[in-house]
Amino acid sequence: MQEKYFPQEIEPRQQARWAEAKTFEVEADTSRPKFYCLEMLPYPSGRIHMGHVRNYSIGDALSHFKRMQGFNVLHPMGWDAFGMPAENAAIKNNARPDEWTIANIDSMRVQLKQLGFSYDWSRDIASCTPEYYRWNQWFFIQMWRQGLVYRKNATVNWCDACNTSLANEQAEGGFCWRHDDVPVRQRQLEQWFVRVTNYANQLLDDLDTLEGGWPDRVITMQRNWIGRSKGAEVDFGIEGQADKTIRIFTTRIDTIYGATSIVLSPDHPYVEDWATEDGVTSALTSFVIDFDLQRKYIQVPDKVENRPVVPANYVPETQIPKEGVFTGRYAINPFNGEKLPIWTANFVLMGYGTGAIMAVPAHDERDFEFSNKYGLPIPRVIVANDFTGDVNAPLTEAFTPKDDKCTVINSGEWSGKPVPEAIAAMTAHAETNGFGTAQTNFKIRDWGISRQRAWGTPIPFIHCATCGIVPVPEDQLPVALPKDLDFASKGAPLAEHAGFVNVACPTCGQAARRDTDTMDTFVDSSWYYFRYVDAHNDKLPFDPAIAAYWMPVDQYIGGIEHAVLHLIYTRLWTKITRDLGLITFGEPVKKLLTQGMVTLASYRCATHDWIYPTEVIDGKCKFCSQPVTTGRIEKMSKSKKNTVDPDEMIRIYGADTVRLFMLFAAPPEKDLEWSEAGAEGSSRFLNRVWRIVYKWNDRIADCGLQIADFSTEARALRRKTHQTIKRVTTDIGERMNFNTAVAAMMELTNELYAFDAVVKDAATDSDKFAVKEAVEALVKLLAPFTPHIAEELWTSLGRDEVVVAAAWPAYDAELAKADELEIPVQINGKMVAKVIVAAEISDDDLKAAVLADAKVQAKLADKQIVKTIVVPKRLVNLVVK
RNA sequence: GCGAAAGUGGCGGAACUGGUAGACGCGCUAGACUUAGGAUCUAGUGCCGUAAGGCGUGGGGGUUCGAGUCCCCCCUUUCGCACCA
Repeated sequence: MQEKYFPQEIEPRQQARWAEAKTFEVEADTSRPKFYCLEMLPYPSGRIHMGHVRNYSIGDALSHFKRMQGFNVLHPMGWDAFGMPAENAAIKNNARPDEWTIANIDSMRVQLKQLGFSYDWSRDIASCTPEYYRWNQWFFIQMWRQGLVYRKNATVNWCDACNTSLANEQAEGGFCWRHDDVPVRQRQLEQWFVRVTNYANQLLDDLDTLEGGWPDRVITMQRNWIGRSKGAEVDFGIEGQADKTIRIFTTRIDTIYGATSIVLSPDHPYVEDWATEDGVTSALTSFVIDFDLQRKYIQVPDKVENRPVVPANYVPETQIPKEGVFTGRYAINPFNGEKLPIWTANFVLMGYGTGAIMAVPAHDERDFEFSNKYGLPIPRVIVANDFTGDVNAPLTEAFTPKDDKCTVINSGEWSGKPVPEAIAAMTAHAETNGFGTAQTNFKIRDWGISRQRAWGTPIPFIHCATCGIVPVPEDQLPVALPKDLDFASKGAPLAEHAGFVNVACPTCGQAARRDTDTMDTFVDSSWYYFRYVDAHNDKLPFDPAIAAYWMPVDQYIGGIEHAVLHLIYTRLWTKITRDLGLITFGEPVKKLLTQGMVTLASYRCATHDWIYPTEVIDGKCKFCSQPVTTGRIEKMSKSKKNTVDPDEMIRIYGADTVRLFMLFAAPPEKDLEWSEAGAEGSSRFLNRVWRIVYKWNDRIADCGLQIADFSTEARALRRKTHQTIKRVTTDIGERMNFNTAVAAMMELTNELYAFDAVVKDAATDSDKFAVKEAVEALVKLLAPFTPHIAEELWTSLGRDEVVVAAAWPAYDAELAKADELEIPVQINGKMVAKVIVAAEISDDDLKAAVLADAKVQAKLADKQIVKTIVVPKRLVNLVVK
């Protein structure tokens, strides 16, 4: 063992040792308990960033811990390798996206290996390889056979920056998920869809089973995104048109007697018909035309240097003032025969429910606002109970019933019924009389997965004039991407590649065309964790028997940004895979950890814009000595010039230090601010561990006997050792609080130094034993966090095997127990003294010891004890007057 | 606007079931060893105060023998959702 800790020399050597011994390569083994630890796979952008390092340091610590506890641990890594940046690079640098991507993967793999993560690299997968994406195609065809994918002409979200359509999840809030400054616009396109709505109920209901294992935040976001609402559809007659009805959707059929108008979406087919009927001069017609114009105006961004930008006067759709116009027609309320004006208004969405609503201004804020603006009939209260105003007087605001205990009034034969009962009875009434039906609606839509891009999985279908849409026969999979696509072309490169497009129909043999869309890249990440369990299978995406052993994932770790995107798709894909008969469970992930961001303080100089924290000296810019704006904490990003390169940190401090700091500086789910001084602290700790082991190494080498006669200090050290094992075990295993686990190991190290200072050169055999026990435990406890130094120290302690495969230390509860306790004494809840007593003291003896204490006696001088509260072994509180 | 989470030293953060607030680390102060040290070791470090003592977990109230922790009101920050009938 050398005197100085030199991570740059140790780390590559230990990494080579693990690789040679295939320490982290695993096989399914039903005789052993398994643990599947999964971290979100990276997009191969070219460089690992600190966010990755944090994500993978957490997963790696947990994997090591479980492995040392005896689990058969599957810990894989791969590459989410299809997507836009590769195509952009291809266009810009005239490169090939496959070469660009593979080169990036190769350099990022080197970076991950330098960090020493315990991946089973034999299972490395990249989604852009035909060996992987052929199974996307296979799944797609199976799903088509089950009726789970279909084609339709639909209004889809379109991003002008990506030049492709997007799924609803990728266009949340009206902006592209990749370009938060690019509003999506709507286009009509023929597209492939996955029938998510078939699974909407399951996706929602199964969230209950995830509670406890998944963060509440994620569960809530998914619930809101799926957005189930139960209600009824009701047909309103149209005056003078006996053959037509208007179907509305409502969740509050109990308020139907309060309806004062019917409002249709401007996109509703009736509105279009009536607008045409009425002719160009009518108010309705011009409203509809204006509505279309307005929509086009708001949603088509300007372009600057070919990049779309938001116009300064852009108004998000949700903030447009409510506007409407009377259509000149009247509807008939089927419950009471009442005549209601039919309006059309910009706030009614054609895409949700039936595109038509009944307006109940008395009980709906939005309806109230709209009715008030246009002087529609005076609202009437029809749900009451906790309503305190006069039910006959005009309302000044909508009254939203607080709970289901309210009663319906002013509603004919239904009056007097509690709301839930009224809803059931009135829905049934509508059903029996043929003018309505119970209906559940969801916000979640079918997943549009066609992309008009070339760097993705080709959709394995052929369009034949005679046979229609024909799947590519499975023995001809994969449908491979051509290598010679022209990415510089303005259109879709796949559609322009004659060799790819022109094909004989598999059914009739006539000339036909391949589908030229590719799949959304979220398909790749929807099932990659299944592929890891059997990464080289060329008969199926995976062997069901092997998946039955490894799956589901025990712990998944990744960023919160995937709460409704990736994490809904994986749940959906698992349910589909189950229904295809490959597996028997419906949820892929038992426990989910959403780790916080890595942030860094940003500084801004008036002349030099964003500057790195290291370029700030005493609050002034290094280049011009002007004072900088106070640092804000922001997510690391290149544009803010506040990134930290992991490679550089590894070069300076070593991988172990970087990993340790990532785990020590904050609990995993919170944001973590990178700090160079903090990293130095972690480095200092590892140096301290190294030095104390070095100092005792020779002395404890030949110490094998357990000695009975321990000094007070040696007993204290042993106690600390066993307490630390206990704490680290629960901190990792039960709480996933790596930061406090590290703190505990630091305390043990401090205790070793204190012991060393007392014993100096005069160590007895029992002292050596206590130190050996402490050092061996410390090295093992360190292994999940800083495996390289742990290995090196383990070897120096005379061990041949790798420490990362050694058994996790056990603690002795007896030895961990304190033999003396310091008990705080309170008088009326205020701390006045501390007494030191034997650990096994009885409550009565403790009380006596407290009363005998001089300080306590002084405080009690002229007071009377009214009550004594003894919390066994923790505290005594005397209530006096 | 609606919903959720969080506010603890100069800083990152501990305090797990209502029971010694500030573990551990950074920073800072003093000392030791050193030719020197941005190395290392030792001691100190919530605030006010020479001290005794007092005050302290965003602010205000409450429950309790006892509140960072539970309840109510307010403030601030962050994050989701924002016409879903």
